[in-house]
Amino acid sequence: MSLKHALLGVLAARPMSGYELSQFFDSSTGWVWSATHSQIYPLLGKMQAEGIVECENVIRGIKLNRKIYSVTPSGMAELLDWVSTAHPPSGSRDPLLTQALLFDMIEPEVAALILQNYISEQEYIARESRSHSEKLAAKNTPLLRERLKNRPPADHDRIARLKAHVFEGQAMMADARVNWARAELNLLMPNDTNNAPLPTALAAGR
Amino acid sequence: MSLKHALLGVLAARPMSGYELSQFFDSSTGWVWSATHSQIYPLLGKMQAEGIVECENVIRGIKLNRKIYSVTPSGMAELLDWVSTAHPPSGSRDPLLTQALLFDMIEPEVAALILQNYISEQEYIARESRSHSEKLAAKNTPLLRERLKNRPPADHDRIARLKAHVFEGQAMMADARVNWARAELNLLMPNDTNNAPLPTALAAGR
DNA sequence: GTAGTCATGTAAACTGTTACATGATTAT
DNA sequence: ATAATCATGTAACAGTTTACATGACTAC
Repeated sequence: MSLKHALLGVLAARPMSGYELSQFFDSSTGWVWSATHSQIYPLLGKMQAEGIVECENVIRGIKLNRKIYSVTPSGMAELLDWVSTAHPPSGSRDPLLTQALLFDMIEPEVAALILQNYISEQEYIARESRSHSEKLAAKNTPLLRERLKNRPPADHDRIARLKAHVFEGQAMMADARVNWARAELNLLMPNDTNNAPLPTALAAGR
Repeated sequence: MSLKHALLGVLAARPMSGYELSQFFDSSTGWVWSATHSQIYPLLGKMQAEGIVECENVIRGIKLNRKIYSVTPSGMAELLDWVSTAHPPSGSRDPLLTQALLFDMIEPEVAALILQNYISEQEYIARESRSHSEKLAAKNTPLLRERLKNRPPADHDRIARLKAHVFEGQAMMADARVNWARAELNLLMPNDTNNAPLPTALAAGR
């Protein structure tokens, strides 16, 4: 169960409420794992019952109650064990490639619209991921600053570079999808010069 | 629900039993969508109840019964509608990137083993996908040959190129993951020349 | 005969999505 | 006052995995 370990991983940086955790995982930041609050709240309860997190109630204002969760020693052990283990690959499931496998059934113009929409989405993901990667490289995100407080200063650069590289990886995947989709557009509509850059040889010949 | 449409997509090439469909989706071929027989059999029943597939019993040997499913006109309409629609991106969930986000917590040697294992898996996927892509480009797979029987010969080349490009896309994604993982290895163990090729400038200087 | 493949299913457990539900606090 | 955000949950449904279960056919 990856969400459990993703939650532990964030809580290891600092104790947090379910609400705050939801914000990390609600795909806002271009996070590598997404989940909704309706998944997170019950799971935090289960994790508390398992003894891998503990919970402190903090009152805000007059009545509003926040539950601040933190990782227990046993939770830390579980997290380190998960991070140290090679997990078997899960079955691949790519909705767009599945759809593209049937693009020969429909009008190329319709397929082109779907691809252009997809390209926009992936370009957005690439931009967001790269932006977050740069912030991490500059040790300029709130969570990373918290994390580094418990680490020797000599390690800070290396840790920041490693975290940044994960989001660079997310950006690289989005780039790869964009490149594939552009090539697919060219295959679908070889004569439409507006869809994508021409092959260099052809463009040079003009 | 993508599996439903993936099944329709395969059945559109030719009528098939649940068993045969399972073989396509059991991740054997490096298929773009994976599913197990325990998912496929009940779903085929539901699809029949919906009227998007119909079923013919065929006896093999003396008793062994096969249920051969085929797409109904209403199923074909549903499939074309799905293929023609841009679907919203689903939340991203990358177990390895999530794990890599915490690699600074463990020994680099342990992380390196996990990455090397991952690289092997992705290289295997890339090889399989490329091999399947080449077979498709050569119109040399049983299913594609069936599919082309219902299509004008003038379109055969284009259809084959489109199908092949989807698997080339799958290979490109695997390549991107391998490239990322090699770079991650270099970040983790910058002095270990065995993990990955040296940057060209450095290698040339020897 | 016996091992491998063909062929079809069910059941339980787990994971994820969407909708419903409620109330407090803060800024305008 | 009222809208946005803070804060926590539940319920129903949809989708996936793993294990259980059965029996026929084929090649050795």
